[in-house]
Amino acid sequence: MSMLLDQRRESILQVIEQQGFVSLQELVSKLGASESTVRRDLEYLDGIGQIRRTRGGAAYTGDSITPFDERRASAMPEKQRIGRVVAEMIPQDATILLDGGTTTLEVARCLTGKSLQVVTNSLPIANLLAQQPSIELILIGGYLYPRTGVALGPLAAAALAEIHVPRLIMGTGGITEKGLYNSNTLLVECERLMLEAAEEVWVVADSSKFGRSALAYLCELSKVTRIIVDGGLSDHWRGVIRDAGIELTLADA
Amino acid sequence: MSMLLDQRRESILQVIEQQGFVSLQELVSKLGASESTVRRDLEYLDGIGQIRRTRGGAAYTGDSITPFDERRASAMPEKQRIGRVVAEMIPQDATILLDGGTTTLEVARCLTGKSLQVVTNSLPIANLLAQQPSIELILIGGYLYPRTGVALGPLAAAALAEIHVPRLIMGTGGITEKGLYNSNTLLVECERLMLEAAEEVWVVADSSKFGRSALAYLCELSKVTRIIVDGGLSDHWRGVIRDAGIELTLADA
DNA sequence: CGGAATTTGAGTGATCTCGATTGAAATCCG
DNA sequence: CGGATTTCAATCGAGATCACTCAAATTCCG
Repeated sequence: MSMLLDQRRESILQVIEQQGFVSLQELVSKLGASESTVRRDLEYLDGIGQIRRTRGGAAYTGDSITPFDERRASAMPEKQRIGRVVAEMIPQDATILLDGGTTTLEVARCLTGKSLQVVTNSLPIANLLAQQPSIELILIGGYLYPRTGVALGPLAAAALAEIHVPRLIMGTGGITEKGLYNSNTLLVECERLMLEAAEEVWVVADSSKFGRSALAYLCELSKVTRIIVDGGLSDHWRGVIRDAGIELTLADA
Repeated sequence: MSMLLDQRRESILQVIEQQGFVSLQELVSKLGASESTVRRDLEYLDGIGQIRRTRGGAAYTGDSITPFDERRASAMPEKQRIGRVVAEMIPQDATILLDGGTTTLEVARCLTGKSLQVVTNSLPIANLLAQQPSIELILIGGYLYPRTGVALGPLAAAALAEIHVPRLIMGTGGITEKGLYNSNTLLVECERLMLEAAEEVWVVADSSKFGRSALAYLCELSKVTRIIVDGGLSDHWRGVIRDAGIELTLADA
């Protein structure tokens, strides 16, 4: 029983869109198709200009969907590991509220294929998950903040007021003993409503965020249920987290 | 004994609407009809443009995000011309409500560079305009309907209820003397609210849409302020539009 | 009831997709 | 430079899918 033609090519496009480049072998194993078949698909997709073939694989051509590529560079491996770990901790058929941000975007990347209900106000995350048939996606609307692609403002607030979810997964601009910070007051207002809409709050952050504050104060540590962070976290901060009664999950290599 | 013709085809449409794709074998067993019969049905439904046949089955043909298929580019030049003409008719610093769909997407493509406030429930359109610094983008949230990438449902309804715009630009699945149609009841519900939120209603449609109806009825012609269509429109329909008191704009070469 | 039109199901050969194989071309590495 | 390795394009057979035809079944209508 083989995968359908269109479906397979759709998958290829999706992978290339996400990663920017795929090797031929990677596609072969990922799709379970033969090398010949993948070659034919790449040939076709190149023919209609959807991708650009290169020796050994294929590359993405055209407009970049994710507007903030530069910022993604910092702490990338850590964020990816965190993303994988968080995704594994989410049970099948759960409902999650996914905040915007680069780390939560990495979480979203690892959710592909799982059967979930995802609520988000982030355009990049919505793009990533919109094509996943197994994921039911609910978009929080609002004024689309240009730099980060998250929906904020009164419309977002109204939507969040009508929503209740068991789990919120959010990023942060900085964490100190006093609590969480983020870079933007409008964003923080929106995140406060997210906190109220959720029973559990999981914060994902690479270890460089600890000890740093940012422009806008969000909330105190007691609001947080669990923090997922890479193994580079110092003993001091591990202690702080434990003392605050927060569950700590380390995403090691 | 056997299922009625229309009833069976209706079932096929429903399944495709829900799943986005069905294999031929799946339909055979689900409908209890023979392969030949299902083939004939698919052939017919493809002929009237309700579905798109693919090898192994049939796929949803509603306005899709991915212009994956070249055949979908059938009315592409017309749509592009319509898009250009509409964009020229929108004054600087205006506020518009942009419905989802392939034709409205072409409109959005032509808005780049203009200084505007755009409200939309379409993910593809949001992607297109999110990067434009001159455009302030407000996103209507809701359940993100797969395949088409438009936000619908209660959240979208609530957001639309709080919005008022001078101009709505919407696409359509079909136009007859009785009014406008679209492919999906959930979509139509949402579009009704858009109609109420707007003072003027502009409908963009290539001429192939005229005389065709679709699954769900939207509204009568009197709701429409202006129709923008390519030059291929027959005299009969030009008369109908004029008689309905609708302004007609032709997008010629 | 009876005949015509329509709808249906099975069969048939043509067409398409896919995976394996082959030899050529490009790339790598010592 | 030369050999080994990887990647590529072309080809072929197997199996799936398709369009087409024809006869049986059903419905329609006088």
